Amino acid sequence: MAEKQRHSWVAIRDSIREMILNSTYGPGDKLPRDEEFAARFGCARSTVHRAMRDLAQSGIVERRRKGGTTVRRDPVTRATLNIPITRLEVEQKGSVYRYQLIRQSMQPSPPAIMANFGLHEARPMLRVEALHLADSRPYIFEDRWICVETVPEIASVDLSRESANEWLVRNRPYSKCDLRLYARTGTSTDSEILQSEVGDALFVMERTTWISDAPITSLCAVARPGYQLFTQG
Amino acid sequence: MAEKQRHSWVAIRDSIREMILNSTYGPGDKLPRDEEFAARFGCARSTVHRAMRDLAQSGIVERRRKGGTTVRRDPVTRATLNIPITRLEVEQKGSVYRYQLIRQSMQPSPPAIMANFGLHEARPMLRVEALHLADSRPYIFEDRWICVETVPEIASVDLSRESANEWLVRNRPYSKCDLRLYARTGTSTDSEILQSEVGDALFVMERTTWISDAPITSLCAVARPGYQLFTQG
DNA sequence: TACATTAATATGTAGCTACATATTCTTGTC
DNA sequence: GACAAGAATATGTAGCTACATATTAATGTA
Repeated sequence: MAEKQRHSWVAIRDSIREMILNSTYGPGDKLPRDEEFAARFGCARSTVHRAMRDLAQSGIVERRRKGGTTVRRDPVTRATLNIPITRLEVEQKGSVYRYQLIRQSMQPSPPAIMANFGLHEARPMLRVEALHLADSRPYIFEDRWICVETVPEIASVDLSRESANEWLVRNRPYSKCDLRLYARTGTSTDSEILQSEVGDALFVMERTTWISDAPITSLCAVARPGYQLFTQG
Repeated sequence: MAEKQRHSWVAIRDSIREMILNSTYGPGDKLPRDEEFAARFGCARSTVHRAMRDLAQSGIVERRRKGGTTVRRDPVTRATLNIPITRLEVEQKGSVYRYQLIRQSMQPSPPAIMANFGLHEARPMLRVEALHLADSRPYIFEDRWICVETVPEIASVDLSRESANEWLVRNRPYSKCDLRLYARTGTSTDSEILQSEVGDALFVMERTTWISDAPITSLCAVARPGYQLFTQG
């Protein structure tokens, strides 16, 4: 049945996904080669490839050279989080953003930060504690460690004017980013800085970034009570 | 200088990103056309296109047909969260998984759920409250609403044996997924179900899925104290 | 049998052409 | 000047070929 239309990679992707969903190919099964699919659908291999890449990225299948394509045994839900610069997040909500440097000092990386980076030896780092405010009320407190070997320029940045968050995002790309999210009970220290109550449930985001294996920054951001993180925009 | 090598799309992408980072092109600036870049790099337009798609996806640039490519004014950090089936998450930690159906009933969708789906009228839904356990200790409690119009087969599934989580992931693809994460202070109800203390900080994940505008399920999952969500795997 | 070398193979990438599609810009008409 | 119709243009997609790369399978030798 030489069909003429419907050769878009989106359609092909949906067809293949449909087959996986109705158990034509079950979890762990090996899918036909791209070429085989191309022949079946009457399209080019590149189109199948495009579809497959999308399926692989969304976590439905796994691809390995020579190994072929297999249906993932453990389907995952993949969600993309958009983490904007805090200033923009605040401004987008119509609030006035303000930033306040609390403390900054040079310190060798403590074990917890070394663990985040996967380092075996301590390195000199710049520790920056700062507060982001929305309408003069505390919004997010961040405790950040910056590797001065990877980012020497940070020494010449006036962090009382510009937040490390913003400077790094604007000036340092990263090739890898690890994220950890959890809830924590607020301590008295938190309540002082965030003007929250002791015992409040606080949302914590830990973020560590590298540029091709070289550590850039690792930070722990604690949000004020009521903070929510969304997917999309 | 007709360079021969270095035409991989990754290299092209890095070159362009580098230019954006060293302010050759600043935030809001329009980049040259793909073809122009291709001529400059001495590669094919398709290679530039590939590089650009990657930059667009990672949130560095924005592309619009005819409008061209512009450097995003507000760089974002994009992180992909892998949310596995709860059973697999538990088993991967080496714990024994158990699942317990607490309650299930047909109810019209309440306002909060309608809001999640963006519905204007109530629809008949199956509400399922269930508990996931790790080593016989509460792990995640989920309060789930399933749209029976979109997923009629759910009526014939024995939800005391198989979790709705697992059945849906395995049987119902979704085309859109909204996610909301936040921290909440544990109530007495939570402490009963999760065996936590009243006042504990609890991590909450709200997830809503659709298949091309048709609502599938919306759920609120509350994790036991100490739970963490990671990127990657 | 053990192990290194080689062949086979499925996916990945680079390059090309041609056409599709969505905007923006231009032009024409009132 | 306002607005609609049409031309121009940058990105998006489909198809093709050729080659690269990773990994498994086969083969040969001690």
